Amino acid sequence: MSNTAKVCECLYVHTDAIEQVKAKLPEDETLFELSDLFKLFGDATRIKILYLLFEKELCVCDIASLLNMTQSAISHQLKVLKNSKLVKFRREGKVVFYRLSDNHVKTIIAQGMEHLAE
Amino acid sequence: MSNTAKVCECLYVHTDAIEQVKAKLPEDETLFELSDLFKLFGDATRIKILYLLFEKELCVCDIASLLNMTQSAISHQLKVLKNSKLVKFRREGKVVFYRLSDNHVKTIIAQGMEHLAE
DNA sequence: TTATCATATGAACAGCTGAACATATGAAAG
DNA sequence: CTTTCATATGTTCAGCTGTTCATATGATAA
Repeated sequence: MSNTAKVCECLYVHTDAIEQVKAKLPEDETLFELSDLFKLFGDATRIKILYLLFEKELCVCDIASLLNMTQSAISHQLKVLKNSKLVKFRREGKVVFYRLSDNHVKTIIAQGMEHLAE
Repeated sequence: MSNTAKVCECLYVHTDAIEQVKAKLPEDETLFELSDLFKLFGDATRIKILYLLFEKELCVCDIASLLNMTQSAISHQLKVLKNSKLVKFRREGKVVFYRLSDNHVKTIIAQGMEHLAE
């Protein structure tokens, strides 16, 4: 159907089987959303922040001091996590407390940990 | 214990609670391994490759033609996935067939998809 | 009001990443 | 042997990412 010209002659090309595989591939937009989601977990700082929030809500300064990092660096990362709906926040005077949005975060990280444990 | 000097005075800092949070944070090495794992899923091309392999083993050329990408690009990515033990391969003459190493890949991606579906 | 504290934000920059291109390797066929 | 086909690899480079630094915002206290 597509570029039949300069394509190899592997077993599966141009067979019905390959069409099946193709059909099961989600739409590009979905796959980009998916990779964007995993990209969020693909940074050690963000993973650490999320891990800390497993236990309880924390303010920016707490996180920064726990991770021995700049307040600015943490704030920037929290913005990313906030924009991606992975964390929510609550203002109390000068202090802003962050918490996990839902349990999916825990589940996804747990799944990753399980993979490592083999 | 650590830098008590220039730290904010948020609720949780310097309490027992914060020590608990700290204690539950895995070791740095583990967290780096974890973020490295998720980094693999943080690219649309790699996600697509893995998704294709859900169905059956495929040769490099098949993948390249299915994704409309260069053989070189796919080969480079397969190398990454191979080094990370996410895929295995089998040689048959000139052709090299790749397949998923185990079911964790499926599970992790499925978990991500579930998160999107909300 | 002004000062201070916690957080957010903008700019800059180094380091990483993924694709393109050219080329090399390795196996089978002639 | 040589040729051809499938795959691998090295190099280059543009684009992205995460941190730092400086500064701004926003809330409370004096």
